Amino acid sequence: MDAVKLATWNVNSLKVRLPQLLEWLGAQRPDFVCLQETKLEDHKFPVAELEAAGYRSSFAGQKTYNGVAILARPPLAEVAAGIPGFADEQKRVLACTAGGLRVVCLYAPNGQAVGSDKYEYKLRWYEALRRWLAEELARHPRLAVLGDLNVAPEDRDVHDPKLWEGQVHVSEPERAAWRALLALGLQDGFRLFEQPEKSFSWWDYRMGAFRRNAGLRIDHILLSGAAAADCTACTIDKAPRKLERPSDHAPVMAELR
DNA sequence: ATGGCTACGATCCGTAGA
Repeated sequence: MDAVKLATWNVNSLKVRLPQLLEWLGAQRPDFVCLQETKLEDHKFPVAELEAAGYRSSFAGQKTYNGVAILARPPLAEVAAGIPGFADEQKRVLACTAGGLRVVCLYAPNGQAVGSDKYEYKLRWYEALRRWLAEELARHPRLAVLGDLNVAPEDRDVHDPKLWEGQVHVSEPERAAWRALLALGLQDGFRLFEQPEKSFSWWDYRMGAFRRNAGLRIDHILLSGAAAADCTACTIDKAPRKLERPSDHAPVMAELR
């Protein structure tokens, strides 16, 4: 099979970011793109604009919050939204099969604050995710899980571990939930390769965080063993974060041979 | 430094993100 380029990008409103996305698709020409925080109801999804750019779309959206989508050059099959058996109004999960690859797009709950209701929801969501991904792995040996997982797995994924210690995104239960995904046999695509120190995928809009590189690595590409064996690169593209009116997240990309 | 951005849907402020 030809090389396949995968990407994930939390666009923080597809309506606002569509021009940047189209520009970026033209420059990077990925084969699959998982989007998060589209914040668009399905009838407002820009199907025609993306089709003109060469992409088929599948999406599960809602007004104001959340919303996920998968863009793909090859035809999409077996499209499914949500985690089976986990009732959830929030549109955070979408899966499809295309080009010989099973692709899962995730927007994990933020968690707000350790101990809050939203934090408990985040941990329950992760437990349901783990159960489901175990089944997906059994069904699809060539599996890629991409998205905004809202967990910085290790201290090196945090600009200031001391400042963040115990906080949401780095708390031990969240990191344990991340490790439980790895224990299924998924691998952190980014760590398959040597990477620059202080590599992050999200920077707060406030306090000049991007300029100071005060970020977190919370957007991830997880690969099954078969997919990881074929992975030749995994990088974070900081260029879109430098644009005017950017998303607070940068895209993460991987290449499979 | 508990935020001093940004997007949204509601009105000129509250909620949420991370």
